[in-house]
Amino acid sequence: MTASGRSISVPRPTLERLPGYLSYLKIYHSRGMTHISATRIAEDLKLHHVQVRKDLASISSGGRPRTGYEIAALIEDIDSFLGYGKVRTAVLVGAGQLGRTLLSYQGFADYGLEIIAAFDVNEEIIGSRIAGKPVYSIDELQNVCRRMDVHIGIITVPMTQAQHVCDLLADSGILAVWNFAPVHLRVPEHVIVQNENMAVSLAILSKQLDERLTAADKYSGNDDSV
Amino acid sequence: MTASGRSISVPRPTLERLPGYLSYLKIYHSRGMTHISATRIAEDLKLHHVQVRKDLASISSGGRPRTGYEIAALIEDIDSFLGYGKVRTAVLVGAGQLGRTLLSYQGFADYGLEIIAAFDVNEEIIGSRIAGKPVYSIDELQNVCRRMDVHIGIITVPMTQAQHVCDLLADSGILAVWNFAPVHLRVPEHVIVQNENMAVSLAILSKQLDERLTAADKYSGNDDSV
DNA sequence: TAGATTGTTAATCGATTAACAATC
DNA sequence: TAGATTGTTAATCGATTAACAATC
Repeated sequence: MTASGRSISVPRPTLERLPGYLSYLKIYHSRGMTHISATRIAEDLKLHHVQVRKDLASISSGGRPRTGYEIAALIEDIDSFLGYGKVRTAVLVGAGQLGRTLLSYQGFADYGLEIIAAFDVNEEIIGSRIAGKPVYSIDELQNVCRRMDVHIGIITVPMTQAQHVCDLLADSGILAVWNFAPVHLRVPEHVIVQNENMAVSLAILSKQLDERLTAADKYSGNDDSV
Repeated sequence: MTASGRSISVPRPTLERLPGYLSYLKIYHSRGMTHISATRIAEDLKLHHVQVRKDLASISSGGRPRTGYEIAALIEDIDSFLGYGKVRTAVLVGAGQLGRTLLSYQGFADYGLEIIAAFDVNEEIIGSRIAGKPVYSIDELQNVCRRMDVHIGIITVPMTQAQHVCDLLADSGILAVWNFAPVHLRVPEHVIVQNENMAVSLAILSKQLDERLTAADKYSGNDDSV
């Protein structure tokens, strides 16, 4: 409804929360609910209600006192803002286990990402298809990227080859790299890198778990209360 | 050297940057470099040099004027702080394509994560092994988790079943859920959820790419400079 | 020594939260 | 109407950055 086309700029934290709202709202939408309050969302998502209102206000036209926000409109607005509607083509380099998994993943369609081809050095799979997508020799990378005007490159090669592949992608006119290899990539100025960083997730999870466990130890360890 | 055992608390943003430092430092370490300056790190990682010093100071014993930080010590300290050294056991639910990929992924060992078993409903794979790990019926979940005292559960089932599986995990004494399904999970107070959120990564990547592309349009569109 | 570098204290910036007014 | 709810303005909080002192 609102928030289409021209990219309104939102704070980074807001941008990171938007996909969360979206998946949350979709659940209630699928259950037939039509409206929801910021208070309710905040409670469920463990956020502050004012924060929820600000986030939603930045990309949507707002709710109404007493009735709250219209779920369908919110979904529409977030989806459109995040650009999940328009298709973006991407190439994937490294058709190993992880690469094959991403090639087969149906869910990307919901986010507007379409992987049009994979590249590898393994002669045995070059020329074949994975999940319907052609696997080419890495030597074809530049060719294909330029011809198809692809801007996104996905790296799913072993860490030792990630930098080299990244350089090849940059040379092929790729502007955004989605990196699944657990290494830091050095890129030219104009190239964006997004690391899909399981190490970060795991670190956060572990640290929080540690805190919980040591806190729990305090209770069970020496129970001098009561 | 420092920063082992007792969990020093660092700001969330710092925690999120630490894995980045680690992978960056490992590259130079493997090339035989022994020391590095915060200035250099900051430049390469596109951070502020004071920020780098603060981050490193929070988990390490510090560097020396003129010579900088000792790379090996930093690696050791970050590794130890993030708890990548000690082994944490986990179970995985959903041995589909993504589940199998995670089961086969060797890299988790570097982060101290050991997936000890997988669970599924598919009779055809129950009783088999994937990457050496046993696949059990989902009915065995509670049994195994309690017997092995497992605290981490990884969810790789389709989104429609994620909440149900999450409930089962919570009932099995799991304290931390690593969720790969693109849905919001509702959990009891004491359970931590970490979403591995490709939607968030993709949203950030897309938005940044959009900005670059529209900025570039401005130049190429009407080139009235020069 | 001079200068590269670390480390610290204070200023700034941006996001979150609190307080309150507006609306259905 | 009363009260649930949105929306806005101001206060707070926390992280980043700037300025400067300390050190090898």
